Order: sequence, then structure tokens, then C-alpha cells
Amino acid sequence: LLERGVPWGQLDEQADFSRTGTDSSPRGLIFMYVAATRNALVRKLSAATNLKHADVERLSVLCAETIDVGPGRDLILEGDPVGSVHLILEGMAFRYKLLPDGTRSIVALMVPGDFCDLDGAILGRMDHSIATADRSVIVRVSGDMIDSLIDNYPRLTRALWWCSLVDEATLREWLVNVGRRSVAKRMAHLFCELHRRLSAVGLVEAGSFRLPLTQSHLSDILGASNVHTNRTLQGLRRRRLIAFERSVMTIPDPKMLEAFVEFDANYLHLHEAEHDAVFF
Amino acid sequence: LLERGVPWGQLDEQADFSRTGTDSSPRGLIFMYVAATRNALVRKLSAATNLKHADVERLSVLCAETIDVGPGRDLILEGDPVGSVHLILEGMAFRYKLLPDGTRSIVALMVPGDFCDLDGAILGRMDHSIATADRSVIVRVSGDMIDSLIDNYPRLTRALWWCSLVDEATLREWLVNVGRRSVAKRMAHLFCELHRRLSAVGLVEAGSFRLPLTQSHLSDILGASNVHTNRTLQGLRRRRLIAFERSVMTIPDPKMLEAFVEFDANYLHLHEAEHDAVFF
DNA sequence: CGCGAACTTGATATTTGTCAACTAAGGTGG
DNA sequence: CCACCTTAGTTGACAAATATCAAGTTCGCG
Repeated sequence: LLERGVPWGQLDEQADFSRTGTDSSPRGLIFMYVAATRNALVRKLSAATNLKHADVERLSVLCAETIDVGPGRDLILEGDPVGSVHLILEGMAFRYKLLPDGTRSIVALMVPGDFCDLDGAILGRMDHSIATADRSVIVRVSGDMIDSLIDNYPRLTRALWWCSLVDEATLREWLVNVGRRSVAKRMAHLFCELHRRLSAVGLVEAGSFRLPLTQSHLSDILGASNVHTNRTLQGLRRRRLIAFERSVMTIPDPKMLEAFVEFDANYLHLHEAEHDAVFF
Repeated sequence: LLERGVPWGQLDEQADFSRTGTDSSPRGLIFMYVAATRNALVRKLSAATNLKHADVERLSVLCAETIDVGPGRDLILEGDPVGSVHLILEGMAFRYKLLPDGTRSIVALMVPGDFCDLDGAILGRMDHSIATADRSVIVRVSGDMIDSLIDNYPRLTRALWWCSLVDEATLREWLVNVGRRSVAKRMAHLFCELHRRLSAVGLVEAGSFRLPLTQSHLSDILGASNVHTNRTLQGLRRRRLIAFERSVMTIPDPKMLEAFVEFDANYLHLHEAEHDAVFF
């Protein structure tokens, strides 16, 4: 759905009308349609809040400058001041903290449509680091733009705030996960979550999605040792709850996996409200 | 510092000038001074962002209606729609989730100056429950007020957003804590955090603060069993790192406790910026 | 003075971590 | 195209951390 490296600003004339079924739309609506189709962020926000034409246009304008980053690269480090905000367009990134003994703890995964350091921009300084897990296409938005957005676009501000609150809700669920579930269930829960989140942005096909994480990444997400993560993964494979190789995760029966952990997706706040303002 | 049940709006004439050392302040400044002294929220926000006179006044107006709640009472339950927002004035509350098997996981502690369900107000529905840990005085702000605030007070909106981002940062640190530290260190880390947070709102006296949590609460925060929590607590007591009885926590040597867990308070974002706009 | 909740203790079971070796896969220079 | 090298993944044996179970004991309060 997202074509690698094509800035949305240039996509106006490539609109696919199969969904609107009309060619009499004013240019602005075409733009919005393209943006909404191509941009996981706009899609996410539209599902949750009632954005108006001007909001979506403004949001799309933000996304002029994209950068292409290889896998395993730090985007920003703990302690850095934050001047600009990054938004994942393609690929995957993660938030992490290093303990004094060198142990790593991964505290969030970011998929297309997610902001990386919106929090840092408001708080002023990063209290954690961010790195890519995969080759990624990322939009850089200047801090000034965020500031002016807060001053002039209350609906958009609310939408971005909404984003950071969904991140927070996810963090709460991860905390429950690590605090109160066995490693096998933690792992299954993580995979259920990713399945849902990636489905929501159209990145799951036939139960499969790209998951560019090593077992070491998984360990640092789940708070487990590498050895135990390895054995747990094998356990889930043996039960045919998942298949995972070469960075491709396949969940043959999502219902079964969700039943295994009694997964409740409410915390992801997907499809929270029916949107009505984006296309009309 | 906070006198039980006295709405701040009525405190104008009770101002204590010991800190300003002047009696020529215009009435507005007196009001702001009182609000900033009495209201942990205003204090917190002022430390982080540059609020103007009108912002502080607006913030104080929000706090007209207070309610008094006993300990161990649910304020709001998972799944509830959120119509109004609660702010802790006095006491302590916590966020929690219940797993299908009845296990509880506590995912946040709220102290005076913290919002309870600002997240629910923006997201629309609670994805977790909130209960008091102690008898508490709580301000109820209507959702409409929050809405109009977002539309008309961008600086305040940013300040409230800032609050929710600090909550998020705290959640990340809790996740690291539970995922990567032994129970003893988790516990020490929690106590370090509370010491800092309560100090910031003036609730620590001579190394002691009220901590109305049972060992069962602690277990559900730390992701440990009751028995293990009990033994770990005894271990910290034996090493004279803490004293904790009758809901009073005493930390004889905070430096020593912080050294024990290599505590780094950056994530709390206290004293982030020097404020200049509140008193002048 | 008695009752329930909170706390404490010992014995034992389970989960998970650590260590040390080994195998497989992908990438690189000759 | 192969030899090498590095990283990721795998395995078994063992140790440590933590949970569970089943009794107590103490504390606060009516």
C-alpha cells in the first residue's frame, strides 16, 4: 500500500478512484483521498477522531521530507534534545533503554503510522533511545511545525495527543504482560498485538506479516533470556500457534492464538469511532 | 501544604507572603501565588512549561468541585465511558487491570497533582480501572471543560499533554523495572521514584512520606507474589535501606537507596525547565 | 475480646537464568 | 565459487530466582 520512497506530496495525480467511484471530486478531496490511502497515520487518526479537510491537508503537508534508514541504526539516543519529530512510513523501529550493566530493555515497537519521538518533542529531551529494526522510510517533521500545529490546529493537536495516549495504553498492557504472564503467554500476546496493529495498516496478508526482529530483540521485549526465548518460541511453533522464519511471522489461526492468551484488543483503541469527516 | 477540602478559589485572602516578601503584588499575582503554592498540578506544570497568568487562572477555575473519597474505592472501571476527568489533590490512587484469572496488575500510582483519567477523556473509554489507595480529595473536571481548553488554550493543552507524556515515561521505566531487574531492585526503584515524586509536591518530611499500600499492592506493582514481596521487603529493611510501617515509608539515606538501584530520575522530567512566567 | 485482614514463616515445586558448547545461515574477499 | 567469518539460532546440564502451599502470627478495629 505504501510505495517505498515516494513522497505523498507528489502523489496527487496517481489517485486510485476505485473506492470513491467519482471523478468530480475537487482537487483537495483527491489529495485527501490519496493521503488517507497512502498514509497510515492519516488512516489511524481518521478512524479515531473527526478530522476536517484542512486538518488532513495540514497533516499531509507535514510529510514532505522523507529519509531512508538502514536496519539497526539509532535514530535518536537517550539524553538527546529533540528538534524534530520522526514518523514511521515503512519498516519498523523500537524504543529501548540500556541499564548500567549493558542490559537492554525494549519498551515499544513502532510500525508504519507511528510517531517515534513526539514525546521527546513535547518533553524536550529523550528519556530513551530509538533504533530501526528494519530498513525504514521515515518522515522528519520540524519541531516548529509541531509547535505551530498546537497553536493553530486544536483538532489535530487532539489527534496527535490521542496517538500518544494509545502508545501509553499499549505500554500499560506490556507492563501487565511482563508483570503477570508466563514467557510463553507474553510472547503470544506480543504476536497477537502485532497482528492486530499491522492488520490495521494493511500490512498483513493471508495471516503473514514481516517481523524483522531477532530472538535477542524478542528477549529484550519480553524481559527473558535469549535461551528461554528460543525454547519458548519453539514451543509455540510446536503447538502450531505460529510459524516464524526469515523475518516472516505467520499466524495460521489468529483466533486460536488470541484464545491462548485471552487477548483483549481494547487497549489498542482501533476503530474507536466511525469517522465521517475525511472524505466528505 | 494542601489543606483538606478547601477549594483554592476561596483562598485568595489567605495568601502566605513569606516566599515573595512583597505586599505590593496585584491581586492576580496573589491568586496565582496561592494557586501555585496550594495546587500540586500548577506547581508541576509551572516547572515544566511557561504558563501565563490567564492559563493559571483558567486552571484554577477548573478546580472548583472537589470530592472526598474513602480508601479502596473504585473511581472508574475498565470499559467505562469517560465524561469527566479526575485530578488527585490529596491521597493516592492507582491504575490497575484485572486478568481473566483474577490476577491484578497495578500499572501506575497517582499522587497529588496527577490526573486520573485524562487519557480516558481523550480516548473516550477506559482501558483500565482506577481505585484509591488512601482516603483522597479529588477534583472533578467536566469533559466539556477539557474540550474547550483544547480549543482555546494551546499552552495549557500542551501542558496537559506534557503531563500525560510524563506518565508515559514513567510507565516505560516501570516496564524496564519489571522486565530487567530483580524484585529487590524493582522495589527499591519504586521507593526511589515515590521519594522523588512526593518530594516534588512537598509531601516528604525528614525522609518520610505516607505510603498507603499493602504488601499485596506492592506485589501487584512489582509483578511478584505476596510471599516474595514480603521477604524482599524484609531484606531491604534488614539492610537499613528503608523503614516501612503503618503506611509510613522512611528512607534514611536516599542517596544510598538510589545507588543500590543506580536510580536515574531523568524519566520523571522534574525541573525540566526554569519557569519564568508564573510569578512575574 | 474477638474477628478479619494483613503480614510472616518454612517447605517444596516451578519457572527461568546462566554457562558452555555447538550448528546453521548469510555475507565477504580472494 | 569457495573459504572464511560473523551473527543468529540451538542444545544440555545446572544454578538461581521466584511461585505455591499451608500454617501460623500480629494488628487494627468494632
